[in-house]
Amino acid sequence: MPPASQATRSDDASSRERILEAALECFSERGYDGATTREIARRAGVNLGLIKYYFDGKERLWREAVTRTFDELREGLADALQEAGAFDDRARLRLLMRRYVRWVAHHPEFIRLMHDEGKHDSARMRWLVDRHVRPLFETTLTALRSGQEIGALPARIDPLHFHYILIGAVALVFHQAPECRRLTGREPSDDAFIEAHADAVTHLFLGPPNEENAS
Amino acid sequence: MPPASQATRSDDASSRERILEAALECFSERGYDGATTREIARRAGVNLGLIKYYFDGKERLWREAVTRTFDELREGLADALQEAGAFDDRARLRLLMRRYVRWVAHHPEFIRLMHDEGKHDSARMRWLVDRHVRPLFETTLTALRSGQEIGALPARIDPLHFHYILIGAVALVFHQAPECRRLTGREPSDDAFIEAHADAVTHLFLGPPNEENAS
DNA sequence: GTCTATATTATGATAGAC
DNA sequence: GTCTATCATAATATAGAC
Repeated sequence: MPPASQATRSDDASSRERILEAALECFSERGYDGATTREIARRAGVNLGLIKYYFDGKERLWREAVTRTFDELREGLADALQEAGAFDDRARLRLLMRRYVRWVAHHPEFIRLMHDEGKHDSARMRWLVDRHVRPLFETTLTALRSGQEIGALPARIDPLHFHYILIGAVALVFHQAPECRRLTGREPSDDAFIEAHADAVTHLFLGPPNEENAS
Repeated sequence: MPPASQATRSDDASSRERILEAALECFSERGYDGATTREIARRAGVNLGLIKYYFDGKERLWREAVTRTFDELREGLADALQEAGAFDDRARLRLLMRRYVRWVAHHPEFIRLMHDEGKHDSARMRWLVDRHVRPLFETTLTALRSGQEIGALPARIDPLHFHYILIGAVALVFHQAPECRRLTGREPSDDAFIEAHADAVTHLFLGPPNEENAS
């Protein structure tokens, strides 16, 4: 018999994990101000006091949840880079872009977190940019410059503008999924929708799919 | 002498106007939940009680502020349409797109309001979509289809995806202006920046600027 | 119309039992 | 580790004086 009365509950995931998941949900749905620690605790199925026990308070909980999502993005990016090889031709760039669309479509919380924080100046925004966004931004710039060098992307466009144009083009419809549902009746999380969006984005940025040999 | 003691204050704009302007600022900066009626009253330089007097409460104030911004967008759109003529050739489409970039750049609050509400289901979101977004959406679809018919835009792309791609591409950098400042040191509200963004967007969607005669 | 003052509720935080 | 109970604060809403 294992040591009795080890704790009251634990379910499958630990309480700490469950709080982090619930926090990510709430923060992305309602924004930092709109999210409440009570609702986070309720969704996690744990007591309010545990947030202080594990994370000290709302702010630190937010940071941990954000760090966790960026960890997932980096994992996804590493997978995609491994599959695509390098940025050395148009077909690989196309595949990379498609994988990026898929990742965003499956992680709308990530985009919502970013959009919520990026729109006003705050200590949280500065922490987010310095700690997590800048390294990824450098990676995107590198990829875009490579695309320009091999002639797959328009050379005249400043990579900075390109970066925001690309992210906006890829992410908005998934960020605004509830609006899109109401507006059009279409379901942005459907696989067919996601692939159609990837088709549209790659077509626009890299040309029609059978131009893989263009100069 | 005019009738004395007409009221306590009025300044230049009426209190009602000042509240509306302050509300738009606060709602777009912090989101509906994050904005407080106290801060709105403070910025408007009026008493908190006047919000109930003029607008009944936070929700109705939000609706009035939103309606006012959409009125401005419709005015801006009407101006642009008048200047551009119709969607009958690539050059006019290009001009229209450039004017749209400029309008968004000068009204980031509009985009922030939309992005804040579109990301989760709520009575406010449904009201916003049904009342204001759908009519504009139909206009965009018409413009995009026209562009496709005259061969200025890729024919294979579903206009629904095109719509979100275009708006995302145009708006994100202005929505995330504080993030962009921190990340790159560039100032998205500068005219040079705005024009560079318009160049990038029109180039990407309509091709290089001197292709006005392509089929 | 505009203000002061207050009622009511919800939130983040915390103390302390088990 | 997890819970109950409570505090302090801040927000919306509202009553009523001028």
